[in-house]
Amino acid sequence: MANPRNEPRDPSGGDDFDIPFDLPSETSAPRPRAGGIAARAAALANPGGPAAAGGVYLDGLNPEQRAAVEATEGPVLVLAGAGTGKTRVLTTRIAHILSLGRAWPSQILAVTFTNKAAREMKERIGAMVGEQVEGMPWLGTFHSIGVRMLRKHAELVGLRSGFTILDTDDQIRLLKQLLQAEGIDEKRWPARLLANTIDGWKNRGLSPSQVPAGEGASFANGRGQKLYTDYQARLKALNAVDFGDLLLESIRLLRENADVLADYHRRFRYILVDEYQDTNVAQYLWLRLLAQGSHNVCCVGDDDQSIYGWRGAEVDNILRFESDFPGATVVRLERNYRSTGHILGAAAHLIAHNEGRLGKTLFSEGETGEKVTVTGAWDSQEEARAIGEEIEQIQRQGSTLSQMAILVRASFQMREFEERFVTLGLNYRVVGGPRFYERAEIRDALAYLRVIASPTDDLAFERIVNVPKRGLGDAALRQIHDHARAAGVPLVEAARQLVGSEALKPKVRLTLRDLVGSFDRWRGQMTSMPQHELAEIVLDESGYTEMWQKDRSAEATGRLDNLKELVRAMEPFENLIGFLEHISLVMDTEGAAGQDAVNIMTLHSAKGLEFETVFLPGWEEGVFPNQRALDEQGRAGLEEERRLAYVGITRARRRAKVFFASNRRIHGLWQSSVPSRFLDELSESDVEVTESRGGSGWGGGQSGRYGYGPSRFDEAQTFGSSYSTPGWQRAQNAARADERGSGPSGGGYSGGGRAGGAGSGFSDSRPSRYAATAAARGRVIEGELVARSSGSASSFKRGDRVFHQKFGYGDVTGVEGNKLTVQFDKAGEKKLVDSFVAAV
DNA sequence: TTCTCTCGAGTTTTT
DNA sequence: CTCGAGAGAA
Repeated sequence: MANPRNEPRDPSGGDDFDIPFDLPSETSAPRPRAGGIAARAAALANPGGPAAAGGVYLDGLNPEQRAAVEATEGPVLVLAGAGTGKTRVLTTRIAHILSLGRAWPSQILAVTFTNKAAREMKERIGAMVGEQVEGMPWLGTFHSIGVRMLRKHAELVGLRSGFTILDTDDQIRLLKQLLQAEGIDEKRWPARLLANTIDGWKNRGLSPSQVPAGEGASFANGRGQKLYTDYQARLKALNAVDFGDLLLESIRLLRENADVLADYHRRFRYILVDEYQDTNVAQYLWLRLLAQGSHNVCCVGDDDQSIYGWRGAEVDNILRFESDFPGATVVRLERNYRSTGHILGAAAHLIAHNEGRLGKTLFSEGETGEKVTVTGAWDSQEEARAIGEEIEQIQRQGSTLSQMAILVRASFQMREFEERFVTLGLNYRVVGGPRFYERAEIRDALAYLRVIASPTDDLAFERIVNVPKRGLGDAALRQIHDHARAAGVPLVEAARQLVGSEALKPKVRLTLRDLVGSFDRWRGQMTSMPQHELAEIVLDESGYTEMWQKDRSAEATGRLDNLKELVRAMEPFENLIGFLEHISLVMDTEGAAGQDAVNIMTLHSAKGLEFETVFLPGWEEGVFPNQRALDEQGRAGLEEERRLAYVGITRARRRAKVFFASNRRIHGLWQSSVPSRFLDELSESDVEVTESRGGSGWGGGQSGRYGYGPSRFDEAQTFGSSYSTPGWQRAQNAARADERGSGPSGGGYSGGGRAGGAGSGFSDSRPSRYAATAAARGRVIEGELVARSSGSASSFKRGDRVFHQKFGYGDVTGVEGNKLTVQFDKAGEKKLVDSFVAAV
C-alpha cells in the first residue's frame, strides 16, 4: 500500500502482516489516522491540545526515570528496584517515542511475560497517547508475538498456518503415547518428567540435535534425545506446537530466513522488554536476533526480583546485558515510592546477603513508618490464628481487607488460613491457583469445539470420546487408533470409516455413529450461528452439561458456572476459529475482584503487586527457604529463596509482618522447625520482635543453627495453645482429638501470659537438648551448611524412652529411617520424625 | 468398561 | 494427611 509519507512509514497499513485469526480488538483496530505525525508534533508543541496528555507526560518523572525515558537510542538497561516506577518508565518511554514521531506504533516491539502485564501496559499507554495504542500490534507476551510470527510464516518452519497450540495437558498425553510406543516404564520415567526435561531444553533454545549428549542420555537410559526428536516429529505431523516451540520455532524462522529477519529488523525500530530478569535463554536469543536491527533495545528489570530460575529464567541475562549490548546505557531506579523506611531497610539488609547481584540501594523519602514485625507462634495453627487477629484489628483501624495480603511460600500453607478465616467469617480470596482454561471442564468443552473446528485434532478427540462416559473406552479407542494408523487418516475420519464397517461391536458402533453424526451436525451449524450459541448446543447435546448436573460432588456447581462463563467469554469473538486461536494464549482468570477480602497467595504470584499490609508466615528453615530449593540448587537456590523473601517484604507499603511457627505438620507428621535464617538477615534496627502469645520460657525445641550460627530467634518461640479451643475444624479425626487432650495446653488463645515471653531467650542461647540429633542430619553444600536431609537413619531404636514437646513422654515402638512410631503415655501412638523427640 | 482400592509422592508458574 | 494415578475386581 502506498504511503504518501517518506519517513517513517507505517508498515502495518495494509501490509501482509495481518493475519486471519486476530483478536477482534486487533482486527477492528483503527489504523493510525492520516496526519498522525503532525498531530503528535502538535501535541508536543501544544500541551493544551487534544493529545495533551502526551505533552506533560515527562513532568512527573524523577531525573533517573526521565533519563531512562529519554535515552531512546541504543541499548538501554533500566535497573528498576521494587516500587521505583518501572512500568511508568516503560509506558512513558513508548509514549515519548511516539510523540517524537520516531516510530509508528506498529514499529515498536514491546514484550512482557504475562497477558496481564501486556494489558496493563496497553491501558497505560492508551491513557497517555490515546487511540494510537490500538496501532500497537506488537505489544504482547513473548509467546503471543511468537505465534504471530509463526502464523505468518508457518510454512517456512514446516507448519500450516492453522496449527494448534498444545497446552501442558495435551503435551503430556502425547508424551505418554510415545513412552508407551517405546515400551518405556512410565512409572520409572513419568511423562511429566519428560515434559519438564523437554521444556527445559526448549527454554535453553536447544533443538533435539543440539541437546548435549550427556543430558539426552539422562532420561530413560539414554533415550531422552530420541524421545525429544520423536516428539517434535509427532507435533509436526499433528500440525501442532507446544509453548516452547512458539519461541524455538520463531528463532529457527529468523535464523534460517534472512529475508524474514531483515523484514523484522526494518519493522522494529524500538524494542522494549519488561521483567528482563525473567527471560530464559530462548527468549534472550530471540530478542538478540531482533535487536540486531536497530539496536534500540531497552530492557527493564530487577535482578533482585529474579524468582523464576527454576523454570529457566537466567538472571545471567540481566547481569550480562552490558557485555551483550556494548555501549549500553544503564539507568538505576532506586527511589522507592511504595514502602516506608523500615520496610525498605529490612529488605535491603536481607538482599545484601546475596552475592551475584548488580547492586542497588533503594531509598525512600517518605516516612520511616512502623518497624517490620517478627512474631513466633507455637505452631501453624496459632500462626493462622494470630494473623487472623491482626487482620481484624487492622480492619477495625479502618483498613479494608483488600489492602492486606498473606504471602506464603507454598500453597499447602494456605489451607490453614482458609480454615481459620472460614471460622472467623473473614472474607478471603485465594489469588492464583488453576487458571480458568486449565480447568478440566473448560478443557473438555474446548476439546469438543476443537474437534468441530478442526476434524484433524486427534488430541482433542481423544480427550472427549468418552467424556461423558458413553461406553467408548480403551478398547474402542485402540480400534480407532489402529484403523487411523492403517488408513493414514485422523481419528475422527477413522471413526467415521469404522462406523460404516462391521469391525466394531454393535453397541460401540451405534454410540460412535451418534458421536460422529453429532460432530458433523455441529460442524454444519458452525457457520450458521454465533459460536457461543453453538457451544451451548454442543455442551447440551453431548450430554456434557448433564454429566455435571448429575454429579453431586461439591465442585460440580462451580464447574457448571465455569462452563457458563466460558460461553459468555466466547461472545465477543468473530467466530469459533478466532476464539480458539486466542484461548490458549490469552485466556486468564481475571477473577471478579468483587467484595472486600483478604488476599492469600504465593510469593511468586505476588510479584508486581503491592499492599498496605503484608503478612509473611512460615519463615522457617525447610519451608522458607524451601528445603528442596536448597537440596537441588545449593547456593543458587538459597539466593533465589532470598530474592523471594525480598519480593515479599517489598510488596508492603506500610506494614510488613513476618511470622514463624515452631511446629508444623508436614505430610501428616508433626515437625518442629527452626526459625528461618532470613529472619536474622533483617536489620535489627528495622525489626520489632512482637512475641505474640505468652511464652513459657521453654525456649525453642531445636536451637542451634545447624552450622550457620546462633539466631536471635532461636528461643523466641512461645506457647499459645491452639489445642484447647472449641473444635473449629470440621470433621476432626481421632488423632487430632488426642492431641487436644494431651497438649501442653495454655488454656485458650490469649493464654500463657506475656511474662518472660518476648526476647527472654534472646541473649542466652542455651545449647539445645536436641542439638545432637539435629546435627547428625546436617548437610553441607559448597562448604556451607545450607541443607538438611530428612532421609537419614535414626539414632533411636525400639524401646527408647523419649520426650516430645507436645505429646509428653513415650516409648519408641518402631523405627523406619528417621521416622519413629512412638507410644506416648498420654497421647497414644504417633508417627513422627525423630528430630523432634529427645531421648530421656 | 467402570468402579474401587492401594500406592506413592508431596515448591514455586506462564505461556 | 490428602490427592491423583494406575492396577485389579465387578
